[in-house]
Amino acid sequence: MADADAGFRHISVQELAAHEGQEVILKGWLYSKRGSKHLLFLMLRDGTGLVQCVVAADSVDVDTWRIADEATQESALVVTGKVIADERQTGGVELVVSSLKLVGESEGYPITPKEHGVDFLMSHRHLWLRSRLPWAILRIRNRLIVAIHTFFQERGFLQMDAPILTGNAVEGTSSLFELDYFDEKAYLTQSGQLYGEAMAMAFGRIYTFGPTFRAEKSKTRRHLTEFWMIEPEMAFFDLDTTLDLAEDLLVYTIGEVLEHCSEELTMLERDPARLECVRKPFPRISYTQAVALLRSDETADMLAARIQALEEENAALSEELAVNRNRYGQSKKSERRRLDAREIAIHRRTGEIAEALQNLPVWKASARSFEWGSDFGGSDETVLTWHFDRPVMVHRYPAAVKAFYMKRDPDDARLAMALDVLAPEGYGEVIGGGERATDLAFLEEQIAAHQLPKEAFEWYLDLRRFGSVPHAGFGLGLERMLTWIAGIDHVRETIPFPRLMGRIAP
RNA sequence: UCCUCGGUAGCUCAAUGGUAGAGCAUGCGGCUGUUAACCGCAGGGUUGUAGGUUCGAGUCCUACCCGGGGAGCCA
Repeated sequence: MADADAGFRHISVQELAAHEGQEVILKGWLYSKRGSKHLLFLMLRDGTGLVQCVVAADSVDVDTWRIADEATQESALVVTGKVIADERQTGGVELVVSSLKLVGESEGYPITPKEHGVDFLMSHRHLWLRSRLPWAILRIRNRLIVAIHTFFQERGFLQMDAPILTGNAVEGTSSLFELDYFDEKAYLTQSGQLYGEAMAMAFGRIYTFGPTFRAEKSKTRRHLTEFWMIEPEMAFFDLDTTLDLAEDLLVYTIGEVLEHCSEELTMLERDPARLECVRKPFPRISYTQAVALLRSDETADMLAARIQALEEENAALSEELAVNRNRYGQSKKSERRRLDAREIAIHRRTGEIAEALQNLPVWKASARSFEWGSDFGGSDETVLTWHFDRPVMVHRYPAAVKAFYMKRDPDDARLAMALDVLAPEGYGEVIGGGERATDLAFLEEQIAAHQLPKEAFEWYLDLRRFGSVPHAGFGLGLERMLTWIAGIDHVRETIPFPRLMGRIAP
């Protein structure tokens, strides 16, 4: 590609270290600026990374100095300069600028390097994407997607695209987005699974990777109305081989993230040790065992200890706050700023603690009195995961809480051969699936029992009429998994433009 | 749908029912190695909306609007 700005091409920040000692061209945006009267430090952002560009008044022409001096946050710049090693910089190099060119002005950029609230950031998501944390998270997302495809492709799985528009409501219309399809009702897909089963009978092993829509009015840190799901479906797989696959998938993809995204994890202050312990074997417990664990003294003691630890932390923070306020009056300005920042941090943490202290006793009571037969609530899953340092796989759920197409446990007709994988640290369900029913008569009964329109499932029942085989699969929520990997507290930051209840823009 | 917390300067937050403030951002001035740079000065407000109580409301009451996260449901 010809470059109008110079006789040689521009390179990316990522490539800088390989060009040490050379004159190069960078193109990007001004992330932040510091400096004094005759020396400016421009942090340049180009999408691949950040680098400090040093502009000295006595070694550049007047125009370049003026551009550097007047450049505002997010101005687009072409920077020419020499790459030099500087161990104080995060990338190990900085650029000594020889000339600057302004490509695009930027007046009054709303997102400052300081703190912002959630609502403000969400309303400016189109610009927020340029900031460091979204950068780190979405780069991990990309790595995770590549790793998932690689994992399945290397194991002989065929990627398939399930339809996004569907005609039949599988699991109740309340959670489906309805739309008009040439005067017929249609819905946005909730799952590609039934189509995946058809493809598995044609290709053996397949996986879908596509968007999924849920119209549930859920305003929590775990819910999006539009999210991406990976759904493998395998002919001749049973519950155990499917658990093996889920385990291998998580171990492989997290290994890839650890190998390729250490810089991103560091930016997110995510301790890699939390991910390094995701190794085989994952604990596998039955639903019945999980219920016993929830109701156990062990769980009650663990939760009591958590409550006590939070109360102690709360007391310590209150004390620190009082001490800081006493010191405030006699402090210098710089010290006051530090105290202000600390006070905000303490406020935030005490808010979190207050919320946890409100929730934990409720969760404790809920776990203690959990009745066999009901499905786990969000809090029950969270409590279960606190017992393990890696994902825990729960299998054989009461059939009543699972979908109609689940195979029954041959040893206990009350149970479905279902599986859930719960991520550690309270992140909860990232995978849900199981072995599918293979018997035509059983499925017909189930469809009737669930009061589903049989006509709509005739094509699905054909899969049992013509060479029905044992098969299984599961759904992996990409954003939930990424929330866990990144160690962040809300799923909305794991997708470029999150769709949430009450928020459809930008 | 229910529960709960919140809405004060462009942003993040203070303010016993009694003169609406700070930091950042912005503008101006100072500073040749800064890492959220620092130092000084300045401008910036219909306290979400509509009522009510009161000598007096950001603060108390009622309704509504908007947002946070929790329940239900789920990945």
